[in-house]
Amino acid sequence: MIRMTEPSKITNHSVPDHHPAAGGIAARARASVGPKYLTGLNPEQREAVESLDGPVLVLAGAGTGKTRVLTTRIAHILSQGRARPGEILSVTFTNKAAREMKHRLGQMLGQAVEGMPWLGTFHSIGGRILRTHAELAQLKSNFTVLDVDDQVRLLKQLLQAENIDDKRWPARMLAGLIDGWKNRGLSPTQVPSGEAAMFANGKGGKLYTSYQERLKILNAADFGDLLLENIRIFREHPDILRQYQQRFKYILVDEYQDTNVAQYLWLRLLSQAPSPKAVIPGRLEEPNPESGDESTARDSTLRDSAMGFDAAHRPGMTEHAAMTVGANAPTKNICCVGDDDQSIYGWRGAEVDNILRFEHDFPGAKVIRLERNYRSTGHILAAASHLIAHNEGRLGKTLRTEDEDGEKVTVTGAWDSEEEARAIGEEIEQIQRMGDKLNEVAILVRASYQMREFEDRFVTLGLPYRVIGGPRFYERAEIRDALAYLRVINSPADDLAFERIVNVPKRGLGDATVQMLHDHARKRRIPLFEAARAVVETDELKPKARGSLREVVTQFDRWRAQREVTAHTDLAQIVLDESGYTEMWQKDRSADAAGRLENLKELVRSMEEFENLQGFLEHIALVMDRDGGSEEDAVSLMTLHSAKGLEFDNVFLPGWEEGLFPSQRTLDEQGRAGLEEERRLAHVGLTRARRRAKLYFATNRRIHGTWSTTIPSRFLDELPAANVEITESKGGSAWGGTGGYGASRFDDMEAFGSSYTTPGWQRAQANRNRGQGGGGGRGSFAEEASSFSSSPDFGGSFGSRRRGPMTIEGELVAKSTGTTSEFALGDRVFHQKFGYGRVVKIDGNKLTIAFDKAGEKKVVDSFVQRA
DNA sequence: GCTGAAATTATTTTT
DNA sequence: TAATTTCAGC
Repeated sequence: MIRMTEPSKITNHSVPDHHPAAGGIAARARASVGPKYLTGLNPEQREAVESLDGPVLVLAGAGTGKTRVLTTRIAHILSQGRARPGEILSVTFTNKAAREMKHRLGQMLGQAVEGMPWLGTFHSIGGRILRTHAELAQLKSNFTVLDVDDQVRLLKQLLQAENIDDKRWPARMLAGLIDGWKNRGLSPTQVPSGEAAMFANGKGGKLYTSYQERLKILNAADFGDLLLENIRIFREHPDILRQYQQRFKYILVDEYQDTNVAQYLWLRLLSQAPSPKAVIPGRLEEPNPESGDESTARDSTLRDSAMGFDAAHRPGMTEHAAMTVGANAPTKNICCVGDDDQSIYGWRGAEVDNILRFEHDFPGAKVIRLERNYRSTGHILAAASHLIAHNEGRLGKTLRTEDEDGEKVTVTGAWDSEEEARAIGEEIEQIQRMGDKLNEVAILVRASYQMREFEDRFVTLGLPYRVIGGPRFYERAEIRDALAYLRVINSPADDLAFERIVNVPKRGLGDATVQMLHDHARKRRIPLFEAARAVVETDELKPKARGSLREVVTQFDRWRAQREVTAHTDLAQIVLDESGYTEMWQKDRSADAAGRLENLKELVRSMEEFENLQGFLEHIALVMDRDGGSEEDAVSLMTLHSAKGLEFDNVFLPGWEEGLFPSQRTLDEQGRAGLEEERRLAHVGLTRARRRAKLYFATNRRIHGTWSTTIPSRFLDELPAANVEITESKGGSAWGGTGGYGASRFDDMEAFGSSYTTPGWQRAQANRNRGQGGGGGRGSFAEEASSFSSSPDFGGSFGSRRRGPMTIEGELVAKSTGTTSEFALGDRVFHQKFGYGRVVKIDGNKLTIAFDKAGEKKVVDSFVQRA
């Protein structure tokens, strides 16, 4: 912990000393010179940093220096003596973003920033506040944070108890509904009755209520509760709210466009000046004199009811509560940074509306636009801007750059997804030959199933890649199992954890036993663990199960005793070993078993950072994210969603086809709003690129196993012709040789509003007819494509204009070095990704291996080792 | 209680 | 298609 009692000491600014109270004047006086940290900011950034009073919205487009503004602003507040580190609330969405801010702040201030206790994610800060006041939410301060899986299992039990068919009404769906309600700040009593009735013939609301009750009994909270319970506590206990309002002199919010209603309410409560001024209950906002706009009516209703302004009529809610939250309390210094054009989490409850309505919600707000982009070249930026301009619901920004135009954005059509992957693979090799690092190459897909094709291709080529995103570290089964053991040790009442591991590894304690324990536990109102302890003393169980269960109980008792005398990391190791859990994975011969054991080690290692088991368990659910990737030079493969906030020199964007991108499902479910969100996703994708953005679409794609012909994405038609170059995929087979596309593709774009008249659609029609002749059964497109492209004649007549002699059939491309492989036919081998297999064919350094689990694959020999 | 075979169902996923 | 999940039979 650093002490920052003397703010001026921690800064580099050129004016020696100042009195905190004179900060405003001093700042103005210094404007021409300025502290060192301000130099290098452009005028808008600087304004965003220096506008300390009142609400500020910084609209920061992609690549405009958003994080820099946020961190510099904090440094500025500190150096001006406006607030001490503990008086600044700074919230992000991800741990990664929080870490990044801490890191950069540390650099700027020249030391570690443990002194910023309130810099963190919404959930970690909400969790922290909730632990402080846990008893007000009928919890103990050591409550468990449940993850989605625990949630669903709990709900499943509730559904069973209610005799609801969980086929017809899946627990997942209910979890989604409850999550949605919580995102909107709705407690069980506040859910609109219509919505509550939708699930299980009217039982939805009741289930939500009993779910909450169960959580309290289990001493657990889900992610939504971390904020929702905060809001409730703030509302019911104005004194507590006031305490926080007084503490937080400045509030900063990152990625404001991604906030949901609950987060908005939470921020709004905290951002009001701590005045106990009473207002008329029943109104969130005082009638706004100059705005009689109807558009806000709907939202006000939503917000009012979410806020609980009907609360005064309900039992248990004091009038006080309703009043302090109220309306026109002067707003404090809140600064929200975001970009409405990068709002891509609407489906998760994010309300773009929050950012669109900022000026309305925070009267007198200053809005600052950051439009100077320091990332991408002219063509890329123009393409992205033009595309996003098709959206209607936006605040409007025009990104500009002083960079050169650079290369045009390319659009390439491929016959099918396999060819798409092949073409991209080759372009990447080309980029590599030109000297670029693979670390500067990313492939961004709309849906994760698109990744497979690339992985297969890269494995064949021997091109190093890494998948970013996917299941998070703490979501992996082995980690959660291990955590469940520790949870049961830490709190014997954690039924969910107990249930998870009673029979992992297998101990012969199946459903019947667990069911029995449940009955027993419910009858006596005791936790499952205690029920188990009691049951082994009876002869209700068969001897075998009884013995196993007794062993489990004894083991846990022993571990709990050991806890007093053993370091928590050692204890964890002991538990994993003695329970047979480690052994279970050691015996497992599947490919990822080794990785799982490695993860378990990593888990134990990571416990060292915490003082004790309790502290570890409290933070693990909130803090633990994916392990930091290796430093190797490798292509990054990820979804568009997980690419937000990243940048690369070269960005490949495959799969720009109607149905896939924009996603049909989003269109069906969200209509125009969905389309706009998809378009924002496209915008995010394009703006990840610094030097090169390359778009692809395939004419044929296999969806759920069956081939279908697709048409190019409407987003392609929305790109400005001047900044885009149409190229042909190697082999040119996408067009079946009609060859008819070139510069004219976008010529008359403006003339046609409908996608049915675009060149893209017309071409697709032509292709479709052709495809039918080929007899479009299963797999036929791929076969057709490869048979075409393996014909030398074909290559000759439609050959690539951009590339040298046609290389056919990717597999053959790898020059057989002549050196014989060190492997022989029939060798048993191991591959990192595919596991164990047998060599069935050797072609130079390329091996064809029949994997036990993954089937037959072609692999470069250096990627496998003898088993 | 466990195992393999049939049935089911397919986005995106910050915490 | 393929991965997951449920179910019937041992």
